[in-house]
Amino acid sequence: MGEYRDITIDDVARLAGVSRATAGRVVGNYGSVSEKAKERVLEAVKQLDYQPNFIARGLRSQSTKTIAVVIGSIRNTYSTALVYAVEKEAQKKGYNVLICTTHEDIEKELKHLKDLNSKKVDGVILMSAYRADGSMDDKYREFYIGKLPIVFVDRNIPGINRDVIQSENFDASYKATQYLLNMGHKRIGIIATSNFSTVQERIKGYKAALTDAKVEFDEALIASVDELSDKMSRKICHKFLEEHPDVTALYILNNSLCSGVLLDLKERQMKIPQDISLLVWDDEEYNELLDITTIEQPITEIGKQATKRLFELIGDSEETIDYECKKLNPELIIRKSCTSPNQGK
Amino acid sequence: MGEYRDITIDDVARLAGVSRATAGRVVGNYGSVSEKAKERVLEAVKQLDYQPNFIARGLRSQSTKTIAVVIGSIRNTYSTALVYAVEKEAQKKGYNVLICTTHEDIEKELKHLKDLNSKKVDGVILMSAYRADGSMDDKYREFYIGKLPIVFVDRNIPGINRDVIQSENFDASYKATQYLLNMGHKRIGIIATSNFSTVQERIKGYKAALTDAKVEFDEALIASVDELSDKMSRKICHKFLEEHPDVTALYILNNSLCSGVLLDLKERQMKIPQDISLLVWDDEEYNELLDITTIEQPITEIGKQATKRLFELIGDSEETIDYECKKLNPELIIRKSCTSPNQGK
DNA sequence: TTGAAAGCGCTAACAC
DNA sequence: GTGTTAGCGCTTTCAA
Repeated sequence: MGEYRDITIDDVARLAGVSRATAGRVVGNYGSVSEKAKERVLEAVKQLDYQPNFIARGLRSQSTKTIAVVIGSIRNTYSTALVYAVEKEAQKKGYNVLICTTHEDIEKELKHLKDLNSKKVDGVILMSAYRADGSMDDKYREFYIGKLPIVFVDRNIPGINRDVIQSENFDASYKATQYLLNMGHKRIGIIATSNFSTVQERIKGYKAALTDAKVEFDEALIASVDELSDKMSRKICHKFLEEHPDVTALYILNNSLCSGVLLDLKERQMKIPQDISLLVWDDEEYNELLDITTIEQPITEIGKQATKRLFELIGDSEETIDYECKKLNPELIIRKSCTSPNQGK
Repeated sequence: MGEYRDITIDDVARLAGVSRATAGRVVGNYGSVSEKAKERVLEAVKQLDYQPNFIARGLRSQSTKTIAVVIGSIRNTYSTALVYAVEKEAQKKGYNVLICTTHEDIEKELKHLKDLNSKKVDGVILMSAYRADGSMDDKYREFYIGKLPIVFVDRNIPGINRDVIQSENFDASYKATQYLLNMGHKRIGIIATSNFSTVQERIKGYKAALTDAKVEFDEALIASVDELSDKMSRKICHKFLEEHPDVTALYILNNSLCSGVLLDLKERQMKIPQDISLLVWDDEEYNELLDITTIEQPITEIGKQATKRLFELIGDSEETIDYECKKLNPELIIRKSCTSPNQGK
């Protein structure tokens, strides 16, 4: 291949017999140029197969036409649907999307944010790894409230006044619990993940429904799984069911935990819903196959709206835009994994 | 927030009382500086909370510390596992990863490649949308053989001499078919996707196994689904089974097609494996739950090796590295979805 | 070891 | 409508 130099706008200008500025105006599609000049530049571009250098452009115009999505993991349907929606919107605007995973580690998240600041992405969609019980150094807060446009998705951080788009977790959880209570369940076990804001809201909704139905709330019926793996959720579920054989329904707050639970139920040959009822957050492909009742979050819509909002923030140079917290309603998809607790007896 | 200017290396240099060059050397960790100067610069960095501007750095050093993954879709476990592996390796090296989806449209792929050239990513992991029967304009070939380091993954393009890391599709398909043949199946239906190189190889393996077992190959037993959706695969499967009721086993070449097939089988109340045997490429979570026998590709390993290879290409400025085509072996995971065809009668 | 100066490729400001 | 010039923030010669 030999020595090689990229074609630059200067080459184009020279060939077209115009100034670099005019060539730039044509290629970058700004300012105004005469038809004739435009034609000649375009011809030169074609002939040289000129590809504009976006880094140089970015350095000058302070925009990289790139946004980032920061998520815990990419290996679950929920995040994947989010990324899908974000990328789709981004593509419409000619933006690319950078993907950053935190493994739900807030330190990694901060490192990413710092990095993204340096890389000068134009904005960030953030599904934060922040946990409600986690202590966050005050000096870190600056990462969340800096100049870089950020839209929070799914989870929020209390005290950080920025845009949030998420599900209406409390209501949906209230209704789901009510659905179970109305069937006659009184001992409803929760399999939860770490203490994200969403999980808190869902547990609040569960509690409220219990209280309103005058069913006693039992702290012990909440099992937490810190690691989102099949192995872990299976183990926790196993232990939980050993300790609480009187539980008649399982309410799983995150689909990543579901297959582990199903594996344990399969092992102990418990049939759904005859032996135990099941209700799960988020919809996976296999939920339909297995007839599992789920709460489906409008994650694609959340991603879409978040990205649109992000572009508003990016476009507007004024810092005066008010932030807002938007809540979209999940849908309870009733299938066949829940029945009244006596049914099986 | 008022007027605002980013802190630059000049600010750091000024505060530290050294030249911009020296400050740069400390921050960028190159060249040599005295301990004393280093300390003072670091102190200044801390005090000003200086964040280096990667675009400026990139413009100068011709490296963005970013690689891209180009895939058909992000909404399936296979691609997701690939992205996971790539991002993991990239993170180790301090690289970020850009994600580009093509929706299996070769035009979009080329557009992405062009874009990535402009964005000056350091390299690309490419799961190409190229179809064996697709005509590709010769002028497009340049995108695949340019200066930009590319490692092909899963699928390859004949005639493009670049690195490829993929599964040993032929062998694995041969063995899987043999497994079915040994059980006594003679009418094995294939549900395939578009004509990617992988699909071709798998069909070749299937044919070879048939031939070796002296079972007649019937072209009509290959159903192709062009769109990777539940709806579509369900529809195609439905039609296929109507037309070929004598089929005793279904061999599905892509997991994205599986749930559609399962949905159709469920509708017609066909039990697996009593009424029909099932063997599927790629492993999904629900395959274990549903006891479906699958061919598991080492996609995480493929992603890992591809990324490592990509970094070799990036690191080496010589253009002399030989390309290679590496094939990793999938594993046949035998569960309970296949049985001999008479079993059910 | 350090500094001065050049320049990566582009766009924005200003003149004409 | 067009060209000239400056400069985005950094790294990389080159000389000292």
